[in-house]
Amino acid sequence: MNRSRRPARLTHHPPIPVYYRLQELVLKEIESGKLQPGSMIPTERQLVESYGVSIGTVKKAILNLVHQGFLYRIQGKGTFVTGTTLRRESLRYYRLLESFDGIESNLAVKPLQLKRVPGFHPASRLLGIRADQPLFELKRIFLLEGSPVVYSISYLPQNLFKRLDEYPSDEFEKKPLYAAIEEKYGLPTISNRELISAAFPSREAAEALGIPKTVPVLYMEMLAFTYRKRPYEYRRAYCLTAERKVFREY
Amino acid sequence: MNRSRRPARLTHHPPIPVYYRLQELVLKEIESGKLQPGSMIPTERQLVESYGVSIGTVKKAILNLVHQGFLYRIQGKGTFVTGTTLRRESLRYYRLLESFDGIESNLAVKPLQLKRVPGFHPASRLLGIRADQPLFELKRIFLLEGSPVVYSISYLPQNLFKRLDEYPSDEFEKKPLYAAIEEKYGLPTISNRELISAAFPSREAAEALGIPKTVPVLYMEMLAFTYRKRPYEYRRAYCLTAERKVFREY
DNA sequence: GCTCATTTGTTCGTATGTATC
DNA sequence: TGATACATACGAACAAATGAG
Repeated sequence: MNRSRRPARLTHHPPIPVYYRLQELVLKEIESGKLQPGSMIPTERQLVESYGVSIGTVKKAILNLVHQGFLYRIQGKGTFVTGTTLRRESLRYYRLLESFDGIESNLAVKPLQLKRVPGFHPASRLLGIRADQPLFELKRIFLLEGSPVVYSISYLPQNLFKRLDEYPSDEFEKKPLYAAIEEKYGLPTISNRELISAAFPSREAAEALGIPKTVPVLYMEMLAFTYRKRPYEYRRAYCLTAERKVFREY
Repeated sequence: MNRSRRPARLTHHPPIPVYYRLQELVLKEIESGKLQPGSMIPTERQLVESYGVSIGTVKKAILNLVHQGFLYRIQGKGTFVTGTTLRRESLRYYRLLESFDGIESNLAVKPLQLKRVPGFHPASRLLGIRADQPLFELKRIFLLEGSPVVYSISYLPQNLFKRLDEYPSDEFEKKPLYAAIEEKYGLPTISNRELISAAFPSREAAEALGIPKTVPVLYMEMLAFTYRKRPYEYRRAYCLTAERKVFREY
């Protein structure tokens, strides 16, 4: 009677479909970090045997997660956990164009300073942490053909990003922040929100951008989310839009 | 099963899967307007019989179009063509919030003027029409609690929107432009692009918004697309962001 | 360059459940 | 209640891509 020895069996319990329960189960493995971005998940056959469901049901569960962007499949190889990279285009913060049919410019990043700061309003509340929890503050400049176009200040919860300040700072130049965070902490960026306004730059921003305080800039507040809409970064950025404008696509 | 006798409709022609061909076929019916937004498409059974494919293949084709947002299904009723409305949240141009956790404000629309104008650069090129084709120009003001916050100028190709100027102008107050266009011309909005910058308002915009020319505003250029990424509207808008900021979500 | 085991992709079809009107 | 339409679950058979040997 190997029936008693069978692992977590997905029995037929009407209201919630079997494929949906399997789907959520795999999703939890991803979110909890047991399945890291880029790693391969069990094959269809293995899932069929582990959970005692049919191949069709396994396919449906997996394909749903593929459609939702959590997994991708390669015929002949297997099924893998999606990292942020596959959604990159829609998640890039600064996409600068001269016009709709102009070409997109590549920005260079220069980290200025990374330090620990106390929590403050509204960052702590937006990040969903207590106001007495400390934060990392990361200041950066984004350069377009050598001249500064974006000045950005990011706040990250210290409890999520332990020892972030021991991270070699030139790594922040080589890759986007979200890529570094995904690699080091296994937190892919799933979605983000922005509040955009036109304003004059703060003194600090004007200095960093090398412009007078009388030039209007885009002031962008941003919140980045990982799995389950958990916020992990709050950012404030000042963007110079004299030559190129910020491009957004839906 | 008896595989020697094939009902030759969508025959087995390897490189392109059958479900994909069926999917494209239905999509073309939608795009050409033969299937209007909101109308019901043939049932699974009818598709099975019309095209001589299995129910599983039909399901796959239809579900793909559902995932892509072109169709929606109601169990027991049928499968229907999606209008713009179902994607509304992500396609709303002006979403104004005080802060990330503030509540979204509702804007009132006031049409100012609708007239025919000659084509011009860059509108004609962006709309994919010849420069000598005339355009409709629609100027509107968006009000927040009675005071103007957005001044917007839209350009629409006259060949796509015949007799738009005979449309009762108070209809533009009752519903968003895209809703009126979908209803009258059967063109749902599928995606859009924006270029955002910070600037001082033009004289015209400053007057319409009732602000001095020294107040920075968001200058937003927008292109709206219908099926197959066909552009149908080019818009320029000036948005006052003193109190509330433009909200974007990805 | 070829073969083979593995893995996903496609197509077929049946049976039954559930929602709608 | 019955007829209709979509949803779930099952699974077989074969095709196509991958990577190792």
